[in-house]
Amino acid sequence: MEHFDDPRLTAMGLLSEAFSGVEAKLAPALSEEGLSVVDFDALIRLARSPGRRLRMSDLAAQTSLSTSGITRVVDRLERSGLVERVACATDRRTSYAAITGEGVERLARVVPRHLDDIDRWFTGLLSPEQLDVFLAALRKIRDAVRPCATAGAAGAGRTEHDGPAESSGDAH
Amino acid sequence: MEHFDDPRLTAMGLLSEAFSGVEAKLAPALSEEGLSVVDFDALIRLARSPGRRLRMSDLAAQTSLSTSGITRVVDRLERSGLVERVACATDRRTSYAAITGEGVERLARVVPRHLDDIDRWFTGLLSPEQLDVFLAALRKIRDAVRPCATAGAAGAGRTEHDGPAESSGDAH
DNA sequence: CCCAATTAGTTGACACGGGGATTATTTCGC
DNA sequence: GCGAAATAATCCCCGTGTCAACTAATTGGG
Repeated sequence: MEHFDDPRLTAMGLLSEAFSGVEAKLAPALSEEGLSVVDFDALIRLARSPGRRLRMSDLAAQTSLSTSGITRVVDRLERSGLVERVACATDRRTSYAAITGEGVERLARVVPRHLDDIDRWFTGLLSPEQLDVFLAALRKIRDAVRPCATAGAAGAGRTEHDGPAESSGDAH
Repeated sequence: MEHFDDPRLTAMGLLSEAFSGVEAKLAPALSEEGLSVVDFDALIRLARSPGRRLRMSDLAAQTSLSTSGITRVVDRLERSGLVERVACATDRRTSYAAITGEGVERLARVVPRHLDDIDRWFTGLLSPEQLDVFLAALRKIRDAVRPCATAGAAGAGRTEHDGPAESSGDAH
């Protein structure tokens, strides 16, 4: 008599299980290089940003952490020497988080295995056509649900295309 | 010159952003009824389980929390009167978490709005065909990545079909 | 039978992240 | 220009979840 088995619940459960499951598969490889999933996410977003740096708030928006959360993440990464804070010349309130050379090296060391893992546990499981539809769907959802996850990626000259900075946000 | 913009990274970023974004959209409605996302997940899995109860470890496996994590969740839910611990007659080590009448009522009060939200921010954004492919892909990934998220759902008489208990796990 | 190994659940210490208050700086209305 | 409002980042407090250690109960090999 209860309606606790609605297909929408099933869909949501599937999404949640798939995501957290994949993430759990990816974590160990990162962890071996001393990075958490969050660390990696922050680092790679910095590495792909113009000037290899982002304002704290923009990094927060991109990683969907709170600004206080990102303060702590950058604290840790700075302590490890992978990131440094850089003062902004024109606005003394803001500081940039900039990935260091060491940070880039660390990324370079982790990425190959990480890509491999993503392929093994996610993209490689789907046929190319299936993957296309899947990603289009994700993009549709992402755009609906995170209108402003793009902070800091834009700036002069950014055009409307699916370029390198895609996952850190399309211009909108 | 750096390869930090691989399509696999993009795909993973998309998955992560979409999921966490959707979850963020769902949380407020649950929160209004005093439930966190985790609380809701635990309650609904109990509600759909045979006898409306699960062993602590099985609930942990289904929710992908650690057993110690589930201890605390059930502590909270029990304090709120939505769940109760029931001793197992045949094995004095195990205890069941059983959803109470009050718990079911609470669920019933939240679910309609919750389903609405899922539809608004997820399933409703996709065309029926797109949704089909999307869910099939999720299922494929989920099965690869969480071979044993099924604990407690099986038992005698469960057949291989996409029935009500789907998201809490297929027999495998 | 009985002791070692396994299994279920809880507990303590800790790391992590969110929310709100706080400080410093900038912007804007007037 | 100046004071009020907005914005950037940080800090404190707290809830949440993990890992490791622990307790209790069960199972299995000799």
